[in-house]
Amino acid sequence: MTSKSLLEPFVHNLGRQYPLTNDDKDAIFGIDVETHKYKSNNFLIKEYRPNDYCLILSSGYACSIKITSSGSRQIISIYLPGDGINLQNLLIDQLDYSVMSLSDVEVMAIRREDLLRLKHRHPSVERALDLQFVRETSIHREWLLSVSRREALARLAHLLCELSVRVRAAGLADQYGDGLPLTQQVMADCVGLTTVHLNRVYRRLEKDGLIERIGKKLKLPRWEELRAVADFDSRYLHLTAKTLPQAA
Amino acid sequence: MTSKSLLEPFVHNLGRQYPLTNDDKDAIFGIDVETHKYKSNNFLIKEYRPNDYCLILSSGYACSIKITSSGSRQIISIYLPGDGINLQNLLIDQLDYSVMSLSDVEVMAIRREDLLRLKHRHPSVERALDLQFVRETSIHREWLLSVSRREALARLAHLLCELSVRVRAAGLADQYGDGLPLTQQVMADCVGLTTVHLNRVYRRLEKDGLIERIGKKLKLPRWEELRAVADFDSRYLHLTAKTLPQAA
DNA sequence: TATATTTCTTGATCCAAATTATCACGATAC
DNA sequence: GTATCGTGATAATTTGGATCAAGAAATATA
Repeated sequence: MTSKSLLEPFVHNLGRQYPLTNDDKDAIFGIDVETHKYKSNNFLIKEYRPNDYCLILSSGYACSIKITSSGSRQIISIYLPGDGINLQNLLIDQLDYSVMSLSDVEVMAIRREDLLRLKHRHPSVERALDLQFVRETSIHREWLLSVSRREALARLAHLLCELSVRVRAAGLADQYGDGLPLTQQVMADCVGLTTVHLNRVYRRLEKDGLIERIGKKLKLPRWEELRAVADFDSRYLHLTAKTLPQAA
Repeated sequence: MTSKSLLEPFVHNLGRQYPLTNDDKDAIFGIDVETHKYKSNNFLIKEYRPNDYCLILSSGYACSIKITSSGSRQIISIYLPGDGINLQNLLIDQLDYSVMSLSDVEVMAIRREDLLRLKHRHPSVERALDLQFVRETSIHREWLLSVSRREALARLAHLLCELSVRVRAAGLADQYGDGLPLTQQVMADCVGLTTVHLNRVYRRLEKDGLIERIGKKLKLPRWEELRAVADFDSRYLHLTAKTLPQAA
């Protein structure tokens, strides 16, 4: 795979956020990148380590995590192919979270200055990156509400709804067609449950016919019911954010 | 109070994030603003309503909230005087959360385009605003970890540590000198507990001598112990974020 | 000063979820 | 072909926190 095609998911992702001209795309494809591969379950970035690179996920899945001093883990974000996984490093030189692969992944590393320059010179790219950043923070808030105030079943259902919408929006697969590599451990760490309890509510959703599992593949055959259980309202994903005037 | 002095807390706040020149300050003071006052416990912004103004909190305290369909409330952020309370509106036209006053407040409303233009022309202002935005998202992540994986006592202690650091960093008071207007209901909605249970852990902290209450005033006489109970590590607040090169 | 309205405190009971432990299964690895 | 490890399933017990109910204290309003 050439580095150009590894940038494809990124360009595709940005293009969905905000229309890109051919000029924009050429600029992105012209950027200086390094490719890295990691096996599943490896650290890509460790918290509070100064870092001058922005990573773009080309293939596979990754997540960011935080850990208490007693070792409890919370997953903060899940990244799909095409997502920038540390856009915060555009603004400050270290992260308050770590990043791990959830599957075998390919990552493009871009120097901060290069990506900043690209943003600066291409307003559409800036706009698209900003929107992605906003979306990530918005998901933080929704997860906070979920973990804090929704019961276990709704929390899991909400996570599945969100991922389904994101995967479809990213054009990655029709309803988890390829299957997300999310173990129950990972899902538990997303929604703040133990694996044992997560397994219980997972099977409950299955028993109630709200989800169907075939291996890793997941189907959501009764979307409206699942949505109701989850108290899911996709507006927080800001998928239809409008064009805003740029500063003069 | 003139509008200039109402902008003082904002300028002071930005100046702490990143050095501002006199030119920067003049530009801020020259900006077009409207002043609004609200009584305690009123909505300043309602979620998903298109909005072209950025609000800067001049005096008093405010918070952002999200609510489940069943009416459970989660506080997402707490704003101190000088904070921008909807910086997200710089990037998109609606919020995924609502904003309420926690006390009587004074607010400066700035048109999005005006603030964008200010950012664009004054890199130090841009830098300071970006840093504040990053800090807010970083607090989201820490709260998510807290609510998800810390027990009630640690959660409350963590909140108190965080607010103490933020208040002191903002130069607002020495150790809550003036007292934050946080009812137990508000604290409970921050950390995802019921008021009943919050009251229990609150008194537990007091009984253990980790906090002292005199009316609304709060003292943290044994910071190191409280910090340990809270598992509090202030790095996530990015108070010492370094200067980064700007894009050419 | 009297009264009304929040806010805070406390107790009793109940439930959701954590903990702990064990078992089953399939995929690599040796 | 057996051992091992990752992953998932199931059950018993314990516990943290919620819910319900009601009284005390503090603040605001008249």
